[in-house]
Amino acid sequence: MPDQKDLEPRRSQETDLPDELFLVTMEDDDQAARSTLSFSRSPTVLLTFAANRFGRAASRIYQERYGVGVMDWRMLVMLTREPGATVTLSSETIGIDKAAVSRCLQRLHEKGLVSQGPVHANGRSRGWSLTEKGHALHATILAEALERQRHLFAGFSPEEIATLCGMLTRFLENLSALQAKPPEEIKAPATSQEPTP
Amino acid sequence: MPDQKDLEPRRSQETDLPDELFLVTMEDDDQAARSTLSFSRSPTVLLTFAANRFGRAASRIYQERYGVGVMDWRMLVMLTREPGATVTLSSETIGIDKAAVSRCLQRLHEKGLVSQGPVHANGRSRGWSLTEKGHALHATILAEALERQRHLFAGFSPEEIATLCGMLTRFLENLSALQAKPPEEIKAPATSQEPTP
DNA sequence: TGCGATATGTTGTCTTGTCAACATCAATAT
DNA sequence: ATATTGATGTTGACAAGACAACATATCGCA
Repeated sequence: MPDQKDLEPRRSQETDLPDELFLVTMEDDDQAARSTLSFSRSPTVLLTFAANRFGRAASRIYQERYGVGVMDWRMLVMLTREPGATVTLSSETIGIDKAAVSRCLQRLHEKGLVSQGPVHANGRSRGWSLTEKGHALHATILAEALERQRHLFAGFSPEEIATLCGMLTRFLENLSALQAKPPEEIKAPATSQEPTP
Repeated sequence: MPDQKDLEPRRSQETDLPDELFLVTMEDDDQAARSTLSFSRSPTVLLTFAANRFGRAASRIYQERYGVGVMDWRMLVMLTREPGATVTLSSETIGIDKAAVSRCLQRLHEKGLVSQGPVHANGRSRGWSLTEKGHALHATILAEALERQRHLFAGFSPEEIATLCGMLTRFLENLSALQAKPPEEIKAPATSQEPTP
């Protein structure tokens, strides 16, 4: 669904956006006119803001109603999606430090929500899966999450949802591309750092 | 620009989105087929993921190059936009706890980036402004932020940017509406908890 | 005049995620 | 066969933000 983009021979001038799109100019109390990011026109500002508020609200709700945090919820989704996933796979997929994933799994294990499979061939990693209790909790929270989502996107058409997802996906691709370069031009041939788009 | 939405007598069926839009069904190792959130089609998942990765990358860059965190950067933008802002106004505007704002300002003050104005009429709050050093740092980081933003939205047209911002704004409005209700129907007459959309 | 209510900021404590260091097992090379 | 290397997970220390409790100054009202 994201359009194919030819990688190399694209004139960056052609599609680059003018900075003024994102800026506002304020009259300082002194004489100077200062420019800075517009809150309403900078996607990154809105993105950060929206994710912060959404995550905080979700965290509070899940915590007080089911005793799990957003991290736990993400792992429930992850393990529903990829039963038998390892710490590393989960960490890369949901984009959170493996230490946090490891601790999260221990927490969920103590609660009897996940079960660890046999040690993998490499002798170190092991797959994790949801227990029946875990599946039940997942289903419960999922219903609530969908209900919330329904309200949060009230007034959006399915086409708009698809457009939004497409844009966010493109944004993530650009982010991956940006992070792949700066360190030292190019090093890793094909680091599959992307989540699972 | 977001369309006026009449609050009460709207049939929720009419614009509600089908849950299937956001779901995937996985074949469990057992016999059961479990549904969960699709990573690629759930805007909230993508939103959280994008904001996490973007924020972390930005944090690392700002920290190592200029010795300030994302929180500090947000306050630099805030004070450029609203010179003389108080702790409470900043907290509400950027949607972060006032305690964090208070500590952030102390930090920036120690670094000589902000200066506190006279105590307000209420005897407790005081306006904060950027020093020349603060303005200089803001300008430096702004240039870098714009450069990053240019890469992150490579391939986006100005119309697409506007569409994205509009959707995120609508999402935030829905979020505010959702948080205004659930506690106990309606209690506070007009809590202006909204940032400044 | 004085007492309580309200607003605002600060401080304490907790949770959570990150970074860095470490431990452990298999595979590989010598 | 043994030592080295690489991959993976775990642990510890730290930073950041959230929430709640507290401090303090002004204002309203009796």
